[in-house]
Amino acid sequence: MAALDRSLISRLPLFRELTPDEQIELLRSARSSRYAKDTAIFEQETDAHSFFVLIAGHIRVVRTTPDGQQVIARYISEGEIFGVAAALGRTTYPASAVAAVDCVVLAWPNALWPELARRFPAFGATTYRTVGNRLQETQTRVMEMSTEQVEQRVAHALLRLANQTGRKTDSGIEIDFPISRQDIAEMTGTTLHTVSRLLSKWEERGIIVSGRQKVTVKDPHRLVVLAENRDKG
Amino acid sequence: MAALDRSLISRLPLFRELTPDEQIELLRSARSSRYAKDTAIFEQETDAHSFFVLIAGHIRVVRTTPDGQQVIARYISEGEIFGVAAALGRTTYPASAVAAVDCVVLAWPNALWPELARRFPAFGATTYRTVGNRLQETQTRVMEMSTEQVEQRVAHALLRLANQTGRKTDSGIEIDFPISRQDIAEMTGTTLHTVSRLLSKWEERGIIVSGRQKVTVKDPHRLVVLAENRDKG
DNA sequence: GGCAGAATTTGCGCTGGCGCAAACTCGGGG
DNA sequence: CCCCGAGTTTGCGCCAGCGCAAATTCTGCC
Repeated sequence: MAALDRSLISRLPLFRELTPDEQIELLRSARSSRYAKDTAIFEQETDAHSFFVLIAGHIRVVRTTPDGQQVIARYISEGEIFGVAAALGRTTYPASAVAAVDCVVLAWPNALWPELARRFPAFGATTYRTVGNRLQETQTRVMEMSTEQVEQRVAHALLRLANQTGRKTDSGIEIDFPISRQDIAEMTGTTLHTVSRLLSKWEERGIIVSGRQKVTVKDPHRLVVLAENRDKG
Repeated sequence: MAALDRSLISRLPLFRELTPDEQIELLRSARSSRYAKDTAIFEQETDAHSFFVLIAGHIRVVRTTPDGQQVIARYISEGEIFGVAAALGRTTYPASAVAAVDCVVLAWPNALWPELARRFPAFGATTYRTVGNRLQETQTRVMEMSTEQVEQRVAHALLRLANQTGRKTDSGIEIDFPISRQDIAEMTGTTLHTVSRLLSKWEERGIIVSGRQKVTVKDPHRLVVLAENRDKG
């Protein structure tokens, strides 16, 4: 197998604090894979063998309840590390990771984590910082689900997606991977019907444009107002 | 100031992997404080100066929304580390910590974290594992809030409290700190009224006994059934 | 180019749980 | 021992949003 090229990771914040030589060394123990759209990188409850960095694409992290309902824990964007649960002491993955589009992924065996974290402290520190951020984001989500109405939650979710993965087009900020009403419902704890009704209403008002598996935010400002207003519009 | 005694921490899992000498050294940089019931150990959004270990008591971690609503992020029990956000790269506390009863707490300046984590790897590793667990717990909570009815959520919350902080008495498992209907509502994303109605119903059925700021679980098994059943009772 | 299946939209009725309000109870401080 | 205030209970009306169902519109594949 040919060695992986340093250019794969040198532009990513996660590796930026490493020297070129360190980057090369880190890559030596990595394996690169492609995943077609809608295939799983790993499955909930299975043995955690590796942790990953997303090189290209978008990944949906999904938790499934015992009775089969799904909840989207988060989306992973290019450059992010994921599947690190085992680095934090778990032996199985707490969720599944599914390619939202065709993806390229680097994988390291979990067994290497302690050694890598020791040898590349900046890499370990960045990872722990990421985990800390995710904990806070998740708690924010709990707060939103406790205190906000569905309309506000969906507005918040769209704004977050637009900020994190939005691509500026001439007609607004487009979420740059396919996302269905059902997906948005699973992110916000509601039903696809309610999401559909909300998006229709917002489209009438010119706040967004949406199509099949596609949403473009035209007027983020008004969406912010919706997200923050405590009373109805 | 007198040196802190090793017996304070030697029984705690967090420090168990350290040698007696290491424990003593770790304590050298710690400061011990008492907090009266209902006083804050730290406040949301303030500069994170320290991280903490709870030696005695119970602590409520609370996040407040911009418009003043409160959500209880979690309860901290004896022996747990808390206020570690800064160790994960944050500069301010993302939540407030309030003593649910009179508490004794050890505090370390955050500036020491990198050094301590390096010098006592087992201590660092345990902490990161704790953070990982909390991330997973929080995601589980998101899942519950997305897919379960209020009754199930409250049942789950009580079971968790009973397991984590329950004290066996002759009449059942008693949650061993004062907890109001309002508190339970803030843990489960509902109102104190609904919690009160549920507890009354459960008390009629002999599943629990409750009083002012007190809940005793008499029949955990039936509570599990309520927590898991997808249809109404 | 047409078709099958997936995604979306929309109508309608119902209900879980909230908001409001009032009464009640308990426990601690004076 | 009594009083005050915090905590709790309970009734009542209402409505946001769900469940169900059916129609409609894409879109990728054959």
